[in-house]
Amino acid sequence: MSKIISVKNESKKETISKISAKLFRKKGFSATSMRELAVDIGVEASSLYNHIGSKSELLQIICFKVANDFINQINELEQIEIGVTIKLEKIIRFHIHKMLEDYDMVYVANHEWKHLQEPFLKNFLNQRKLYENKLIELIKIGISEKSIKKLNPQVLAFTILSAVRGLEFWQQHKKNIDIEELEKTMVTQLLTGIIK
Amino acid sequence: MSKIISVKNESKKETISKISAKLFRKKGFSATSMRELAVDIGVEASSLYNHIGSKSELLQIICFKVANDFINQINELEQIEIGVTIKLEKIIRFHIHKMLEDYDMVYVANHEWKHLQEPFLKNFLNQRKLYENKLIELIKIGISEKSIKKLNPQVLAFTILSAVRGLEFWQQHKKNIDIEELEKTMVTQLLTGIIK
DNA sequence: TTACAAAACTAACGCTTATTCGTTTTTAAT
DNA sequence: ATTAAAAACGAATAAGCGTTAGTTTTGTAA
Repeated sequence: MSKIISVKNESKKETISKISAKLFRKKGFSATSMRELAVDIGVEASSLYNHIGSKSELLQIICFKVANDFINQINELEQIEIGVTIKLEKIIRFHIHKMLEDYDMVYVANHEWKHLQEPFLKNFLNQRKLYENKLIELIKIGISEKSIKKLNPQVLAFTILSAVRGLEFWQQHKKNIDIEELEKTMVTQLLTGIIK
Repeated sequence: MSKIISVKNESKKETISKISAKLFRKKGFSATSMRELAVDIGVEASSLYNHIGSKSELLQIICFKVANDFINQINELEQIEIGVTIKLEKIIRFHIHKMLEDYDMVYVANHEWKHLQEPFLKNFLNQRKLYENKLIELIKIGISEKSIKKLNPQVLAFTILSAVRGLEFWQQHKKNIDIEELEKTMVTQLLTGIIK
C-alpha cells in the first residue's frame, strides 16, 4: 500500500531510526510497539523487518550515534590548545546545541539506554564513563593550573553533565527563550555561579 | 505458601510500593511485570490484588509521595524568614538528602511519571510546575534584592533542578564520596561557580 | 517485455501481559 | 471450637507483543 519515504540521502534505516527515536522519547522504549512505529512510518509492522534487524537494533543505533557524537567532540577539543575554562564553555555550548538539534535521540540515549542488550549495554556505559573521565581530567588540569576552584572534580563534572542533560526541559519552553541567552546564562551560572 | 512481610507500622500497600519502586527504577515501569514484582515480594501475582488496585496505582503512589514531599518542604521554607541564598542552599541540600534516602522513589518519580494515566498525569505535571514556579519566584526575589545576578530566573531555576536531579549518578559512586563534601561542593558550584 | 530483487502485504506463531474468578488456606476474634 | 474476614492460591481470560513465513506488489535494469 504505502511506502517508506526517505528525505535527502537518508537510508530507510536512518529514517526508521529517527521516527523511532521520537516515539521512544514520547512513550519510552518498552511501551512503544513495533505496530505503533509502523503506523507512524506508514507501513505494516512486518515490513519494517526488511530494513532493520530488530526493535533492539533501533535503540542501539540511537544510543551509539549520540555517544559517538559526544566522544568525537571532546576528542577534537583535546587537540586544540586553548584554556581549560574556554574548553568547558565549548563543551557546555555543544551540549546545548546537540540537545536542541537532536532532541529525540539525545533524550533516548540519556533515558532509555538501560534497555540495551548485552554486550551493547556494557559498551555504552563504557563510552559514557570514558566521556565523564575526560571531563574530570580537564577539570583536574584547571584546578592544578589554579583557574578552577579546588573542589571535588568528580562532583563538579557530574554537576555540569546533569545540568546540561536537564536541557530536555527547554524543549517545551523553547519558544519562550532565546538560545543565545540560554547558553550565556548556563555558562555563567555553571562557571561563575549565581551570587553577585 | 508465602506471605507478605511488612516491617514496622508499614501497611502491606506501602511495602509493595517500596519494592515496586526498586523494580521500576531498575527495569522501568513498562518493562516490570506484576509477576516479577510478585517474586520479589514472595507471593503469587494474583495475590497482590488483595492489597492494590492495579499496577498503575503503584506508580501513582510513588510519584505523588515524592511530589508531596518536595512541595511540603518548599512550603515550609516559604514561612521561614531567612535570606534567599540560604533558602536556595537549604533546597539544594534537601534534594541531596531526599535523593540519597528515598533513591528508588525519587528516581521513579523523575523518570517514569510519563506512564501515569490521566487525570494523574496532568495532576503530577501541575504539581511539578508549581514547585518550579515557587523556585523561580524565590530567585526573582533574590535578583530584586541584588543578592543574585541579573540572569534569566527560569534558566537559573531549571539548571539547579537539573543538577540536583542528576544526583542519581551518585548512588553508584556513593561509597567513593563523603556526603558532606558532596553537598558543600554542589552548593558552592551552583551558587558561586567553579572559577576562581 | 522480461527478469530479478527490493519491499510491501496478510496471516500466523508462540509468548507475555495485567487482571479476574472461584476456591482454599490462614489469621484473628468470639 | 466456631466463625468471619483477610489473604493466599491456581487457572483462565483477552489482548498485545516481537517476529517469521509465505506471497504479492513494486521498482529497476537488461
